[in-house]
Amino acid sequence: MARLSREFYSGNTVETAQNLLGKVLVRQWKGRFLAGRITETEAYIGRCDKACHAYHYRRTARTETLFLAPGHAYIYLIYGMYHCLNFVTEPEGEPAAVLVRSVEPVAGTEWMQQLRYGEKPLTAYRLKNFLNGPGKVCQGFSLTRHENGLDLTGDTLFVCDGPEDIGLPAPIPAKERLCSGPRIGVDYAEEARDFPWRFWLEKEV
DNA sequence: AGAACGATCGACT
DNA sequence: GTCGATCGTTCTA
Repeated sequence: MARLSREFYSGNTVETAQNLLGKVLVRQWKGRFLAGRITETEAYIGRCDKACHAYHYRRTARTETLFLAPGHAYIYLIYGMYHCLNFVTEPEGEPAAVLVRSVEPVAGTEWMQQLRYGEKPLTAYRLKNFLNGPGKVCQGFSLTRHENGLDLTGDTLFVCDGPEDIGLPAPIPAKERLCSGPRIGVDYAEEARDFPWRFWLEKEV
């Protein structure tokens, strides 16, 4: 199964965050594929970024994952009830990662809906807000800190170029524009709050 | 041991 | 737009 290699994750984090847009996140779960197209990301770089958990190479039990080789999953609990999925980037020892903020469903949609909403009815509001947030992505893909440290070159969680790579029809290409702006929820991070390290795809009119 | 806080979400006004 | 939920992580002592 074609998937992005460790080299893909090993370079500059800001570039990798942009390169991940449009790629497909795949999770093998209970013998099924859950998949979604990545549409929003953020870059975090320990070397120079006060918003990064591993700012200035800070090592704690939690940030150990960020010091792994590129191409591992960094998943942590936030606000006591949600999780955030990141991909470790840069050469090993440079703590940095790309946060996955939003995806569009590609495969396993009904299972992801079950994981998100259980038996609650699918309203228009819920469909519109299905996987458009980091906590929602983790809920829909059944990712918790139990999956922290997973190797993205393995079989259970990985990223590929497109739906074709998991045996699905190629999508009809849509006109989309790459946008960037400040990251969400990092107002405490002094000068780093303004870094334009959030990237997303926007449909062209 | 205790306190403060957070890379969020959904309910509600 | 506001606000509470909820608990692991981190820091202070």
